[in-house]
Amino acid sequence: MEAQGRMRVDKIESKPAGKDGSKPARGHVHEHVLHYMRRGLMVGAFLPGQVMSLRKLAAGLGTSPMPVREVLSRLVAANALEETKGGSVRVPRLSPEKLRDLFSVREVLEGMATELAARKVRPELIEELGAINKELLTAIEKRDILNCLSSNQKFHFTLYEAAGSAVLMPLIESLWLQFGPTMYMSLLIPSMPWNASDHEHILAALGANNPAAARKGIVHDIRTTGKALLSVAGPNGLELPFANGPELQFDY
Amino acid sequence: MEAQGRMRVDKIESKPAGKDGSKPARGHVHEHVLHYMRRGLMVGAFLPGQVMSLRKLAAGLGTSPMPVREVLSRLVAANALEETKGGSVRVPRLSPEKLRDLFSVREVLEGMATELAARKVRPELIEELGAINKELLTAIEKRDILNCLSSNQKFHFTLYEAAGSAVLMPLIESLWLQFGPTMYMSLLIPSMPWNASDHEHILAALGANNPAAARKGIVHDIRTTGKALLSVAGPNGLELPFANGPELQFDY
DNA sequence: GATCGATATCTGTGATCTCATATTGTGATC
DNA sequence: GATCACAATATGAGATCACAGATATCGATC
Repeated sequence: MEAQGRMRVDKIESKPAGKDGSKPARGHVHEHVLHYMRRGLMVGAFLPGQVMSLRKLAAGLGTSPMPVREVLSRLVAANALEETKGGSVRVPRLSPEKLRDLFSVREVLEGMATELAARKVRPELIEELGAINKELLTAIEKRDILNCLSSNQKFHFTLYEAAGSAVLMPLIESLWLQFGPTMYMSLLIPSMPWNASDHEHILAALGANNPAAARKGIVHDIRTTGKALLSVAGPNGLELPFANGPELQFDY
Repeated sequence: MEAQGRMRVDKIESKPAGKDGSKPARGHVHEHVLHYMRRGLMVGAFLPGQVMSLRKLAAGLGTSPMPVREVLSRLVAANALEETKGGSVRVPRLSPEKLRDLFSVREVLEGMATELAARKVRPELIEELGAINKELLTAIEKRDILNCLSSNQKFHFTLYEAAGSAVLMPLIESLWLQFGPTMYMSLLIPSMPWNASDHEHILAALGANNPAAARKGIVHDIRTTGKALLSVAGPNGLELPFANGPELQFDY
């Protein structure tokens, strides 16, 4: 009865031969896909308005549509993606109102996380944040958009992580996933101001054991970013003349 | 529409049909399952610590495991469920710390939503909230736990909905899904104080066009509920002597 | 009688298949 | 030449299957 169940093995071996060829990892496929998608959203690989095809994504990642379905489902639940009437999912195009909403909530939530973190600050945290900020500064100097985003995110998230709230973190992550794609596009605009002065103030406040000041610093950082994003966002969300390519990218 | 959810026997034959006039509804199965699960979590059909079996749930709902997988996946993403080491999912058992966290964030988020709603309050909203509160009062008088929860939830969510923030709502819903099961269990405890005086204050504040007072009212309401929940929660989360039945319920 | 090991069952995961529908492309008609 | 209709295609949804790991069960041995 299990005689014909054998051909399945051959198919599995022939499948991943598409690219790297070494990823049979059982039970970790959807995890891989999830990381890919999250990073893709944060890093600008997916543009606002872009529709994600289940089969194309799966083919590009060298797996079946199934793990992709699960991941997309989760991202929709986290409001990082939205579903069209046809059931497809796409990267949301943020209206100015929603962008404003998003950043208002960011101020509150991340302000809270910062204050909590500041209350239980330890020297190691300040040290770590200082190192990350150094990376950010060099990335800014080099105009390295990818590392700017990456370092900035790392700074914020290590700070929030120090708050030690298992409730706060997922909510904040959800927010970041929502404005991630738009954030990336905004950095492509030359007029976008980039500096990390707020981060310095936050570090100083942490060192001075002043939670309120740390919160003020984060709120100011967020508000500044929000204003900059809004200034370049059109009525239908951020639109770049060269951002009309709906092609999926798989190499990043 | 729930007429066919009972016939566990007929569900096997339900594949080709759609003639029995119930719900073969294409593309809405997972939606149905989602509503079922959400309501189940809020209404106490699922107990903290209970593990959800994919196949059993699917069988109980008369569908294939597929839609259930998608729904569970989303609920895990919303932190309403957590996954065990084996990949199964279960209703989280909230530790006192997490419960405290949860309610701190509730105060901030729902306080914000309340203030926003109060700023753009219209007479219809006050009227609607008043009617809902009446339902709640009668439910309290009757000691009708189910309607207490339902009316209370309706009160809060119509209020927050009036804030008009597409960002805030999903976050608040996520929080409610997280403490929903624990909330239900807490109401089973006789010493649980139940009154809607805060709601009255909120209504008054809304009528007086006083957003700050409305926020104070909601925060007090949340804080009171949180304290009550914590007072009955053991070190391993809320534990009731009669709540050890891991049996799945499908009829509610 | 208790403990350890082998087996049988149950679990989620990933792949494949079918189908209804949405989308698109093409052609014919006005 | 534009528009509408029809067909070809593509897409997601749901069901089913096959596999691997975890769990529980039962038997044998000490």
